[in-house]
Amino acid sequence: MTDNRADEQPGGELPPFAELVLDLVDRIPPGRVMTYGDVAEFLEQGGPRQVGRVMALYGGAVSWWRVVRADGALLPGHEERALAEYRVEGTPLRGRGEQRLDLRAARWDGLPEPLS
DNA sequence: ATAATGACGTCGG
DNA sequence: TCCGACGCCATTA
Repeated sequence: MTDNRADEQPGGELPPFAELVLDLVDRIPPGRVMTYGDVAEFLEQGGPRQVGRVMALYGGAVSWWRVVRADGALLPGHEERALAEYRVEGTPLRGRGEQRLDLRAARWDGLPEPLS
């Protein structure tokens, strides 16, 4: 068959970079977050914007709220939804009403944490 | 092949 | 603290 597929279905074949990003995002522990730049840096590939593109296209299949901006701002248009997730997971928040993420505490380096 | 896009990051004011 | 401009690079048209 020729590659006449105009629509790519989630769960099917994704672009290589997208697969790497989604796989990493899927292993971010609850209560922790990674910035777009962190993801790209950890993968040693692409950059923050490329990660952003992947999340925009396929982010719905993973815990998208665990990937955040470097300034700790919540995802515009999904603040309420993300905030609800953060409260459930106990993600460190900051700001007068906890409307912003506390990256100092919530940032995950991509390495497994030491078992207590 | 080139041009445009994008859930970003950094820096200067 | 907030705002604007520029750079970044995989993917898409």
